[in-house]
Amino acid sequence: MSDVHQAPSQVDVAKLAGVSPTTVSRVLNNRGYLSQHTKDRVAQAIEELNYRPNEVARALLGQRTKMIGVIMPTVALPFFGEVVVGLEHALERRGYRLILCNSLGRAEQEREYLELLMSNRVDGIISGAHNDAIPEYAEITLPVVTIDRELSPHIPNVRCDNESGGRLATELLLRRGCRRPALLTSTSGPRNLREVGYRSVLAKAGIEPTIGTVNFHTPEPLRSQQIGRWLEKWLPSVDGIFATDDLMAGTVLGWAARARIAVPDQLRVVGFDGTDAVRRALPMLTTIRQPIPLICRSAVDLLLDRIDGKTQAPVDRRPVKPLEFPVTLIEAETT
Amino acid sequence: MSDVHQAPSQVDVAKLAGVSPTTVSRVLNNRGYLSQHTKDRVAQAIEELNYRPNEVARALLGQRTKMIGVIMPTVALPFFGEVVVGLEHALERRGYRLILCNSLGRAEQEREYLELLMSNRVDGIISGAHNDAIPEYAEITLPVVTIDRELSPHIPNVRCDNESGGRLATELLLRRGCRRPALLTSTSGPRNLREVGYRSVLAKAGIEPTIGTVNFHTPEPLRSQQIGRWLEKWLPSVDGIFATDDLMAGTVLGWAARARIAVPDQLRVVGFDGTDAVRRALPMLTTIRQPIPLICRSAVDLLLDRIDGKTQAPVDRRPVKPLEFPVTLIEAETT
DNA sequence: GTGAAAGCGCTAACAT
DNA sequence: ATGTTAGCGCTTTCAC
Repeated sequence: MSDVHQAPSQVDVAKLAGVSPTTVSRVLNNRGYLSQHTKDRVAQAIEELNYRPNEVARALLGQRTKMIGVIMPTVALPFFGEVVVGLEHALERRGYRLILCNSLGRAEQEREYLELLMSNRVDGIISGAHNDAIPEYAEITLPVVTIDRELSPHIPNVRCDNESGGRLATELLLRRGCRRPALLTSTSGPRNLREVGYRSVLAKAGIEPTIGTVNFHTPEPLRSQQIGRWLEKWLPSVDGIFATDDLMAGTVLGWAARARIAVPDQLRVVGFDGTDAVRRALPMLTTIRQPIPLICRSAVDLLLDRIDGKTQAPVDRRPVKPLEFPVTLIEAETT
Repeated sequence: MSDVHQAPSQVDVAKLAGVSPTTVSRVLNNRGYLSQHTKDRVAQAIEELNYRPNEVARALLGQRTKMIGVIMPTVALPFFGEVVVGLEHALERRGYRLILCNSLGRAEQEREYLELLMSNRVDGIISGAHNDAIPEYAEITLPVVTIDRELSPHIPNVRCDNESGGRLATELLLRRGCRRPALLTSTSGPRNLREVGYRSVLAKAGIEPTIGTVNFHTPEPLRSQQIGRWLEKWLPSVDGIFATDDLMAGTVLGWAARARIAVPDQLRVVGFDGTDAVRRALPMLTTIRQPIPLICRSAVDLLLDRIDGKTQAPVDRRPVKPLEFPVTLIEAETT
C-alpha cells in the first residue's frame, strides 16, 4: 500500500497552495481575475508536485478529446508513412493528437477501428485506407476527411491531381521515344485516375494501352513473381513502364537488372509518389511527386475547421468536390 | 437547440430499457446476476440507440486509458514505419491504442511530447527516438520501453543484435573479395554496435577501418552530396561499403550507377534493416534484416506486463539487460 | 436480481 | 478576487 504513485490532482495542488480547486483551474486556464500572489503560490505548488492537468478529465467535461483517428493501410509503406508524419505535424500545431490505425487492407479490421475510435470519442477521423464499401462510414456522425481515395461524395477528399500525374508520366515516356508504354498498377478501372491520364495520352497518340495489375495487398514474393511474369510476357514489345507507385517501379528495375535489360536504353521506367525515403533509396528513378505536405495540411485544416465550427452543422450532407493538388515530375536516369 | 447530435449515454439506454444505469453497466461488463429478460431489453436498447460506452469516462474512473504513447524519429522512414505497424498490431491484440509522436530529431519536440503523453495519461511509452540526453525520461514514473536505442540502463531496451549484424555484413564483404571495406553510418563511436561488429572483423583480418558519417537527420540534397564526396575521396581504394541502413546503401548504388562504377564488380554494397518496403524498391540490395515483428511483439509484451502488474512496482529501479534478437543476412546481387 | 449514491479530475455557473 | 456546487459518463460500493 502506502505510496502507490498516484499522479497529483488539482485538489492536491489546491491544498498545498491553500486555495480552492477552482482557483487552481483558473490559474491553469488564465480565466477571471487572480491576484499575483495567488498565481504565484499556485504556480509554485504545481511546480513542487510536478502537477499536470488530467486531459482525460478535461475531455470528459469538455466533450472533446483533441484526438484525431487516422486510418491508413500501413505506415510501413513510405507514402503512407510520410502522410502520417505530415498529418501528425499539422495536427500537433493545432493542439491535436493522433491515434494511428493501420488497417492492413482488412475491411473487418477497419470496421473495428471505426468502432474503437468512436468509443474513444475522437473528435474526427482522417482515412486513407484502401477498402471500399465500408458502409459504416456513411453512418458516422463524426467529421471525416479522406486522403487519396474517395469514400463517398459527401465526405471531403484531398488528393493529388492523379490524372495529370498519369498524363505527365505517359507523355514523358512518349517524349523519350517509347513506342509502347505499359501501365503497371494496383486496381484498373475508371476510378483509377492515374490510369485515366495514361489512357487519355495514349488515345491521343493512337497507341493501344497495355495494363498490368497487382493487387495492392499482395505479399512478397508473390508480388515480384506476378510483376516478373507480366514483364516477361510483354517485353520487348513494351518499351516503357509507368508504375503507379515507386515500389512497383523499383521491382521493375530490379527485374530488368537481373534480366540484363538496359535501363533506359531498352526499357524506360517512371514511378509515382516521390517520397523522400524512396528518392534516397532509388535516386535514379524518374517519378511523379505528390505534394504530401500540402495534402496533409489541407486535410487537417478541412477537418479541424469542421470540428471547431461543428455546433450548427454536425454533418454536412451536401456533396463536396475533391480537393486536388498539383504533382511534380522529377526526372532522373531511368527515362 | 433541438437535435445537436449528442452521443447517447448509459442513462439514455437505461431509460429506454426501463432499468437503472447500473444495470446497463452490468450488462455491458457481464458482472453480477442478471435476468435474461433484462439482458435482452438492455441489449435491444443499446442496439436501438447505437450506443457505445464512452471510453473517456471509463478511463477517468478506471485510471487507465489503454493508450500507449509511441515516440519515433519519423514513420516516413520505412524502418520506423514498419516498427510502428508492428507495435500497433501487437498493442491492438491486447486491447491498447497507440498515440503516435514523430520527434523528427528535435529534442525539444520530444520533451513536449513526453509532457503531452503524461497529460493524456497514457498507460506507458515506447520510445525509439534518436535524441540522447533527454533527462526527462529519468523522471518519468510511467512504464517505458525503448526500441533500438538505449536510453538508460534502467529502461528496458529491445533491439536486434547489431554487433552480429555488423560482423555478418563485414564478413560477407571480405568473403566476396573486398580488400578494403568501408563503413558508412550515422554516428560513429563505441555505442554504435554495428560499427563495433565491423571493426572487430577488420581487426581480425588486419585491415584498416575506413569510416564515413552522415548525421541521421541531414536533409536532402546535402545528404547525397556528403555521401558522394566521401565516395569520391575513397574510391577506388575502398572496394566495399557496409552502409548501416538501406537508404544510405541505395544512395551509394545511385552514385555508383551515375559514376559508371560497376556493382558488384568494382564496388560491393551491403545495407542494414531489410524492411519490406526497401526490399521491394531495391530487390538487388544485399542487406542485414532486423526481425522487426519480433522486436515489436517483445517490446509490447514487456511494456504491457509491466503495466498490468504495476500495483506493487511502479518503477523498477534495477538495471535491465537489453533484449537482443538475431538478424538475418539477405544476399542479393550487390555483393 | 436490481437500484441509489458516491466519486474519478476537472471546469462552468453561481455565489459572495 | 476567490470559494461552493454541480455534473461530464461511467463503475463500484452498499442496500434492498
